[in-house]
Amino acid sequence: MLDFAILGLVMERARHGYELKRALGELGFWKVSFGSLYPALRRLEKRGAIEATGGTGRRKAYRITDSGRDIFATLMSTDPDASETERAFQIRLAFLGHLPTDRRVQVLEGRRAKLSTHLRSAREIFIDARSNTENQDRYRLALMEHAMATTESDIAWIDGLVATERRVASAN
Amino acid sequence: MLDFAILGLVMERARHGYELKRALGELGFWKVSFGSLYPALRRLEKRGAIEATGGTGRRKAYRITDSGRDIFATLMSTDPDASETERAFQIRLAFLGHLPTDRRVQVLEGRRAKLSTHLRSAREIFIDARSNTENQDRYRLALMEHAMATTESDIAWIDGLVATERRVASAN
DNA sequence: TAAAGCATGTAAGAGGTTACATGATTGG
DNA sequence: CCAATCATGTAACCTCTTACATGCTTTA
Repeated sequence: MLDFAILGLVMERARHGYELKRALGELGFWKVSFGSLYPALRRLEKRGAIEATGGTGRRKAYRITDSGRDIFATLMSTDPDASETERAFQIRLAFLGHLPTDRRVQVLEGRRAKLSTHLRSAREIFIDARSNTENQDRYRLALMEHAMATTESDIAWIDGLVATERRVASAN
Repeated sequence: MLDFAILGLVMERARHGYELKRALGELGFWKVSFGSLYPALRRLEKRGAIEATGGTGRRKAYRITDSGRDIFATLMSTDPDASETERAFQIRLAFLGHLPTDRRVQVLEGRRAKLSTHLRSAREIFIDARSNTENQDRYRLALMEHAMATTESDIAWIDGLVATERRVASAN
């Protein structure tokens, strides 16, 4: 997960640890700690995915290697497993520009399908809960309703992204 | 976190592990695994927060103790630290009914304040990113915009909950 | 009587965090 | 020159998941 995000950022240009931390934070969904960042960098270096270039002064800037580019491409288009986190999709989306245009819609549609499935089961559980006298806690019902509304909004947003994608594709 | 959720469920009535797993899943935000659930139950038992009552057959139903009730109350009204997860708030909200009515609005307002702060900083980062030529990746901008829209919707939702809360309170 | 689902548990490990330690560089 | 921020790193630990092991109970 973290490795994936690091590779995505280092794809663009060489960066050092501290800078990566800031950049990850600015993507808005992750304030990674140094305690995971630096070990991750050494892990990636050992695997040959990135290599240190002499940075300015104390800084150790890392650049991506050809092998790293391969690893990144695989992570990017591997069909994410069932336990794919919210975050995993966000990372994919943040770096979607690195994927060939014809593959992008696939990633978006995959996410959409997952959200739809989730929404259906949430609706079932909600209807069950509402009709079950024991479960009629108003806070819990509100929580479920809000979760469903959020998921619906996420789906609509993805539909928008897909539409844009197709529009851009047909304009070329 | 898990301990907190378990206590909340066991507050209502005695439950055994398998049942807790199902109930947590039905709250909609957590599909906990047995590998964390059962150790958590033994941990809580050791601390004296819950105790096993002879369940049917193989089942080991746990009920809350007085000490467990104290621990739960503390967790419920302790001002959540900075790294409070989404999930921590969801748990608090799911069990908000266990909190005295006059404390409930505090929890909601606390969450609202956190979301507001987060939104402000997200907006700053977004404006920065948009004006920075290097960062104008359209997927990343879309991600940020959607995150902001979601946060705004969360805030509006909380406002609704607070309004309901005050209405209910003044009706008594 | 076999399959599906109920039920409890352990071991290994993934993937993070916090706290600590250290020191260079920059700005007021 | 002092404080803030930049910069890298380690050690201990926390929380949870996956995979495995075991066996009961219900139902077709």
